Amino acid sequence: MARAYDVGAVERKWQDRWQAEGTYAVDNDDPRPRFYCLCMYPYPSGPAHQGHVRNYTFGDLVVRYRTMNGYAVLSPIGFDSFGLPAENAAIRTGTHPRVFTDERIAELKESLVRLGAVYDWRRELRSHDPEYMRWNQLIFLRFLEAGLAYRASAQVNWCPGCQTVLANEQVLSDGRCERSGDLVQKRDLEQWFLRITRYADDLLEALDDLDWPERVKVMQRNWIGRSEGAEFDLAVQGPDGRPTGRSLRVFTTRPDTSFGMTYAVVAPEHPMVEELTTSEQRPAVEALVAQARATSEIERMRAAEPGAELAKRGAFTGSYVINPFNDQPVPVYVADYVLMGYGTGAIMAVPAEDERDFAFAQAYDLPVVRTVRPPESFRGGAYTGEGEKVNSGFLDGLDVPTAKERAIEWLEARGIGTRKVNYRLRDWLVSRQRFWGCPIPVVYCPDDGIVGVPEEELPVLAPDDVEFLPSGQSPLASHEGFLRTTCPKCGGPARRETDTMDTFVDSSWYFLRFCNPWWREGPIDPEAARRWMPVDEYIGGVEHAILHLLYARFYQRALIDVGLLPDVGREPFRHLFAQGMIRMDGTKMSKSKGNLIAPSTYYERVGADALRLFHLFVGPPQDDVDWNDQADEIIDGCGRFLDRVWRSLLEAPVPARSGDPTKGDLELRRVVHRTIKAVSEDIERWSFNTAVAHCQELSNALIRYQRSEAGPHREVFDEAADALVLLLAPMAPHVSAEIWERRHPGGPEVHRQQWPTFDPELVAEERVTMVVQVSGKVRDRIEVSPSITPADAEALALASPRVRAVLGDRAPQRVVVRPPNLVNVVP
RNA sequence: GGGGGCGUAGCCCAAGAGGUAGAGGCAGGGCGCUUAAACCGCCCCGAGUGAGGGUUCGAAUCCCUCCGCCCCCA
Repeated sequence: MARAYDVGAVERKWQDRWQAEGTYAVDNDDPRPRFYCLCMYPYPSGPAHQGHVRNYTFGDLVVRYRTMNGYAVLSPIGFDSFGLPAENAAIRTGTHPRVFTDERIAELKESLVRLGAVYDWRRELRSHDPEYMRWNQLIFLRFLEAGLAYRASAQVNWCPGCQTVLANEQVLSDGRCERSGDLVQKRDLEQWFLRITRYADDLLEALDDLDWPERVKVMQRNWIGRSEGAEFDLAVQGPDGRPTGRSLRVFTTRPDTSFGMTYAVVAPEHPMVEELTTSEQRPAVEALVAQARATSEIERMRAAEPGAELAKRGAFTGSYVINPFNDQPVPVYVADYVLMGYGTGAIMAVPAEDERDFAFAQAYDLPVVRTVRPPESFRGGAYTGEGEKVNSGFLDGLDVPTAKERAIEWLEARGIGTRKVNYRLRDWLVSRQRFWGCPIPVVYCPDDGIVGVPEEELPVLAPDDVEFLPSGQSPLASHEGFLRTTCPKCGGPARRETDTMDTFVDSSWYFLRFCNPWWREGPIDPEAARRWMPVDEYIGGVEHAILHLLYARFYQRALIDVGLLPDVGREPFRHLFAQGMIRMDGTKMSKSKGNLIAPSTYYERVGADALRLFHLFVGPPQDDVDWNDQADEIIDGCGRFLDRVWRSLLEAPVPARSGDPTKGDLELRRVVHRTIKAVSEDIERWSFNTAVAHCQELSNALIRYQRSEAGPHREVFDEAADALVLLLAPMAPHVSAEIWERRHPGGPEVHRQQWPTFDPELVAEERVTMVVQVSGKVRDRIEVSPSITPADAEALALASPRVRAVLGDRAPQRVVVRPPNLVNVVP
């Protein structure tokens, strides 16, 4: 594409200058008011992709805009540089993950610089930097001391291909590993956990006051999944029909339905399975337990869908328990739709009011007793709605919420049970059986047990002389030199922990380290944190709506509570912006799908400014972008727009008319000031697409003005030209900087200018079109003053010949007057 | 199945708080420039807002039902 200027040269020139002059480096003692703008810690997978470009274009716009508005803007960046791809590459090619990772970082950095995104590069962080690891590990040790980190046996998702534990979200809905595609298995392993559940209520309640997109807050609420109910004991009945003295504790969110319990269910992993199972039932129960072990949790949950095949998913134990509400015995089943990790791992089953229970009852021919009267029109199995209680003894006639309360009070009064709040959220499993991660800094001593590595010995670093084998097993587990150590307490021989931390740990506090990445006394400089936190604008993909953002919120709280962070507020991110995805042919654009369109293509073709403008212009930032066949043409269009700006401001002949301004001059000035107002407001409310459109409108007006009969007035033209360049400066920084420099040689560059302000008098319209409707149909348009009174507007409307013609001899029954825009006459 | 979001010209999108459906762009067409083409410039062409109903003087906007697509949770 032929261009009006040498795009490559101009962009390189300014990128070099911003880099060399450290234009966007900001010191902690900067006297200007603070503003912390952060894009999510990127995983360095090589050169930036369009998702990155979109993210960093938005971030860079905010940084430059806030800077021009007089703020000291903290704009740091770093790299989430631990993770599986580097290790997989090591297995494939023998390259050390560090070498591989540093190469990918160099590529990503290069393409961010090429985009024109500006950062305080002095603050750059990398997860795999030993200095960052030191503090990462120290935080872990403090959490360990505080009981926030603990080790426990857990049934985990195990990917046989990756030879590691997966988090639930890394398991696809078909029970396969999101990375390798292998079928995920379940295993019992000793694992490290962080006690995020301690903060479940805090994390949930604080969402209400957070200035975040509602959809993200909804996702977090659902993820935490608070439910109120009751926990109570069911007495186990012996074979002789008498109580054995043992009891089964169940959790339910619907204690009001207790009279409808027709059976009970324990999870296959429940510790009482053994003692509940009678000898005749043993083979069936054991088969079921074995089957459940081989099935992923995800699949087990899917089996709870209505209509799913449940016939082979349960087994009768042979035992009975007594329903305390009506003293009736009900059979106890083992079924895999009950999960050990939720509630008590045992439930009372009420098929009439629970869909999963109903489906199971159908399959096993168990009775159904309604305790809520469904509406007349209700056709179906389980009824989960509101209604009058029936068949429920002392609860009969009550509504559901009241009955729920009474049932809990009844249980508590008899000491059988208690009110219980339950969460879907589980503790955060942070162990990973991988090499390329931050080692968990503990040793195992035969005498002293789990002992934290002394702080002065941190960081614990993985050895370099390791071999990466296709087995996928972490090389740490077989590295004698790493494994063998001495106990810090007794000095005896001890074994090092070989698990490394989930990479979500690294990204849970990096924004705090950015405040002062040079700080040597601890992970976080308290003064710097007070200075910069919270992050004012956090920008990233909606795909991190749940985990990363929840973990970061947890870390902020936990760090405050263990004293590593002063109380700078328990929420790390004041405002969150979740950008939409880039999709192609209806699917997400991603490396794994092989449908990436490399930004470098566009850097060469039209330049970074045009590509940035495209991302800003193509649609609302929070919406998904459909990268269809037209994307290239729109990007070219963005380049053409910048060309027009260049030509009109630098190349068009400008005769120096001066003296009194004409009507046309005033008209242009009105457009200029209206545009300044509009663009400023658009940026404030994240409406970048309309901000670009408004700039184009100004440019069009300016070009028409230049070509007008009277020709441009020197000062009027300059005002318009400068305004246009200033408004474009955060969006298309290179060309704006170049045009500004050429128009103002020797002066400070455009990004050091003040953001333009508008004159309210020029923004006000002098004439507006008033629409006159009859019964809502437009019948006339009249030019009026914006300050027209209602009475005048009405009189003018009723005097309109067209209105009179439509009205005929009908008298207006009602006249709705909304000056100065509209009058509606209703006959 | 539950929750959230989105459907406006051929396409991407505007219409901050119910009040003239069109700001901007892409594509298309015509003219000019040119030996010719590209580039560039000027001009033109455009939907009645997914469907149906409701509230209202007035609905793209609020409410209900349905259809389609996307996201989250099952």
